[in-house]
Amino acid sequence: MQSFLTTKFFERSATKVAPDLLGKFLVRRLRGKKIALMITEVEAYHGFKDRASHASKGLTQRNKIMFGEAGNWYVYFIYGMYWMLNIVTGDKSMPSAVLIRGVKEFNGPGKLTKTLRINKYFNGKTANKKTGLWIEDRGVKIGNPPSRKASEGNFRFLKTKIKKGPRIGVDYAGPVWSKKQWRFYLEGASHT
DNA sequence: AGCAAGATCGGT
DNA sequence: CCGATCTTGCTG
Repeated sequence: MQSFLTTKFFERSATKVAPDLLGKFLVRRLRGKKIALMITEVEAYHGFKDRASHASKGLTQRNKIMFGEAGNWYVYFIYGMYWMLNIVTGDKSMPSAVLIRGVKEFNGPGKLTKTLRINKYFNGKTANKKTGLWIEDRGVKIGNPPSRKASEGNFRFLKTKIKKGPRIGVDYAGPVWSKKQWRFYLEGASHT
């Protein structure tokens, strides 16, 4: 049982979408094969006032995707070497996105895109099967099963916790914004 | 046109 | 901690 995450899932605040992405699967079609990796670490970049976010500079050529449709990929190049993979969230009045930082197999947003061959091609494209890169709910839930009879479904419970902390590499944003607890990760899966 | 900075990473 | 490496956006 698996379901593909559609626009509706992403049309919410980045700070709500971000923790909900933990336990979901990033799926990439590569050379005819599907690679599915469970998301374990994310960060929310929320609104034009967030000084850690590209959107705080106002609309520019690079960040315009953040001002667009939820459920699109926002992919940008950084440090001369790495591609960062984000999914756009919220409605258009609130430019925002969630950075996918880590999956179960390994941590680090730059390693993720390198491994899955994700680059500029995906920027502005919708996360779906046609694009070759999308997100699925495969029935994983975080935490303990509620009770034997309540857990009727095809759910698999991951006995771990969602933790949060400050976002990585955004000291330039100043004390207020760099300290926002907008990084979410599964316990034991932190990059740092 | 020039320049400084950057949502990183791996090696000292 | 430091260098690699290059696009972006700001300044002039």
